[in-house]
Amino acid sequence: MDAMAEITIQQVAQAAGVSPSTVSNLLNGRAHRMLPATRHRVEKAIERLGYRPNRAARQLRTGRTQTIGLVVPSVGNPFWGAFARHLESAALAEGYHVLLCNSERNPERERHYIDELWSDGIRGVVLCSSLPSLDHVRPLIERGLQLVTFDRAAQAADPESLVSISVDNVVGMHLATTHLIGLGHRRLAFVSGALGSVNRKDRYRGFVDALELAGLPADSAAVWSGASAEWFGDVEAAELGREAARELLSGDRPPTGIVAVNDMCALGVCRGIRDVGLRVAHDVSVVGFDDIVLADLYDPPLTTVRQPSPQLATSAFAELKARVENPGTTPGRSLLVRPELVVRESTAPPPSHP
Amino acid sequence: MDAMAEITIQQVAQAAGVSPSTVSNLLNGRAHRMLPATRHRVEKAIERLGYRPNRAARQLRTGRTQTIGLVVPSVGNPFWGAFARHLESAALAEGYHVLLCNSERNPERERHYIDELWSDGIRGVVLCSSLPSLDHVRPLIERGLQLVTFDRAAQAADPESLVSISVDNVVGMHLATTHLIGLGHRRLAFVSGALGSVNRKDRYRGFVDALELAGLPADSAAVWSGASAEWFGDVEAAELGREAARELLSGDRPPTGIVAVNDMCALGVCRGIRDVGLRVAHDVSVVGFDDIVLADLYDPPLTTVRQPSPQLATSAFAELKARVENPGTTPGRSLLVRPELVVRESTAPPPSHP
DNA sequence: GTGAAAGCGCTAACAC
DNA sequence: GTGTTAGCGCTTTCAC
Repeated sequence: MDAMAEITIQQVAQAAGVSPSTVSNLLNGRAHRMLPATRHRVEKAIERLGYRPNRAARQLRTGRTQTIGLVVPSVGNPFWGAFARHLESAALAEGYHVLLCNSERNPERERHYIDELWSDGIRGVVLCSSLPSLDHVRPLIERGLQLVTFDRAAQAADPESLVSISVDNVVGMHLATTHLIGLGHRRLAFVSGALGSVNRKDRYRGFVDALELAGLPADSAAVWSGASAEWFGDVEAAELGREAARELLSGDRPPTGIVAVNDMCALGVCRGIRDVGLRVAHDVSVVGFDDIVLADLYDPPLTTVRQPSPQLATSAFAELKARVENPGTTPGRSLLVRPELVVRESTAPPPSHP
Repeated sequence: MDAMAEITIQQVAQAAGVSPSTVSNLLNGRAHRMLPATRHRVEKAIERLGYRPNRAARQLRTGRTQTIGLVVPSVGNPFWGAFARHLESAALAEGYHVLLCNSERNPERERHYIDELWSDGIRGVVLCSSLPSLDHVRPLIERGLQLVTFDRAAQAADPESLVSISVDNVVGMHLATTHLIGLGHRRLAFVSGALGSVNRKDRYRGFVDALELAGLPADSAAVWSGASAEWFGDVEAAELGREAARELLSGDRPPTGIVAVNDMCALGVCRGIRDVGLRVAHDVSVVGFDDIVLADLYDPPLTTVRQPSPQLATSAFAELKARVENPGTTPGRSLLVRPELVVRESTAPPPSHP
């Protein structure tokens, strides 16, 4: 069963007794230019032959493609999985396709992806990078690459055409931390992978700000940030949280409240808490970030900061599409959505002193 | 900042003082045909100009593309997210890209995707469909589309060139059910979305087989399979499980053991169990399927049937690549991996009678 | 209202 | 060893 030769626009034209241009006109929304009868003949021929236009040829000719790139840390992390899903749905609705790239938070891999996407003729990508610097993509941006960064607040040194869409990570973590403080916690810990990314730094800042605002000495809080490794995969976040909790809770002055950089990490923390024979909420409170589907399913249901990922994904696609289809017309901008704290049952007042 | 004109192979050739063919030869692993000096000049020119070959042109010319399609129910489900991640990694390692499609278990959407992928010139796709019939893609398979189905055991009526890769769902659920029975459970329930897919049917069969083998009347078991809806999204699985648990446990003769069609569903079931004031394991045991990362993180850690998704994804890609690069050479085949039961803490003997 | 023709950037014979 | 050349399938002026 060998690959058969493809049907071309030529063959359709011939079958319909018209020229290729006429078929092309029909295909490209210029049906009004022809007689209804002609149009009908062509439609029939297309149908009969099962003709599908060759996109490579079209792209070569027009320089346009209906594909965008999506670079996420890892779709293995349910948060990114959900984001990818919603982005792809938004794209599908407008006839776009999405090429998936998992950077695993590896800057080199990210760079490589962007290059490859460019070679593919892709001129729009949603980058969930959160690398502090975008210098590695600047050359391509200057050549016309449209970039929407997600979950990475705009930085002063960013290319000016850049669009940033993100939840306000500082505010989010502020909310989370303040919630814990309000509950009476005084010994807090912040658990994260390496603080190399913009978003992690922002979340950390929200944590520290809240501490200061409450008059708590900054050094009253433990910070556990993934020890040695340069960068951490998003799937390993849970393992990291688990390890962090075990370590923090067996030290002296163990925290009564733990703020985790994201939900996967928080779930790992919860697991670690049980590992050392303690109970979440009852003994130590945990707050996450993202509000993945599993946060609500967990036992106890996780208190967390919600990222409205369907809306965020929809906005990201809309921005990107507008720019790809109409390059150089709108300046860069930044959308910072205020996140919402979802209080569930992983947080409670600290245990009273014995 | 307008899109600049792209650098072409012509310009590189000119800059290096050679012909385009020489550049092309270098690009396509035929460097040995030229003098080291020539080669060096060309490499320099490529570097200096920042030349990236235009893939659309290459694809148009050769008819080949280094992109494969991936159709999953939804990357929002952590199992599919992890699978997608591993497949993409395997692809990347061989210089392939992957186009992501979320079918949401909607047959029409799936059909549409396959058509689009074909138009994109993609000749290999990993289909995680589990629709009983593949008739909707048969025309394309006959034209040369290479298909690897995942998580869908081969069916008699399948196109003969088809490759199927799957865990043995019947055996898997048999293992899970037998485990529950061995623990002493006699009133079991099976919770699933609509049983429309091959994989769900297989899992159900494993459940029933185990029941029969143990001499338990089939009608001693409750089956809860997503009531009305035609098809269920994979993200809604959790919600469905939750609802199922609530309903099953408030009926008369509530089950003491629940077998869920997958982990997301199982996690929902656990949540539902708590909703009605019961405790997982202590009051009702739960087994899942997939072994997503969260299964181990959950409280209690979920007993489940493991799908080795990294290996499965790697095999799927390898099979597909071999066929795409060498079509029509190997006949269809079917790989059925025996899954493993991972006993954790969501299962325990049934509560003794009051 | 319809068609002829040029060419997008690349590869692969085939000359030299 | 290197260059010349002929398209891959499509869109889009520009004639008619």
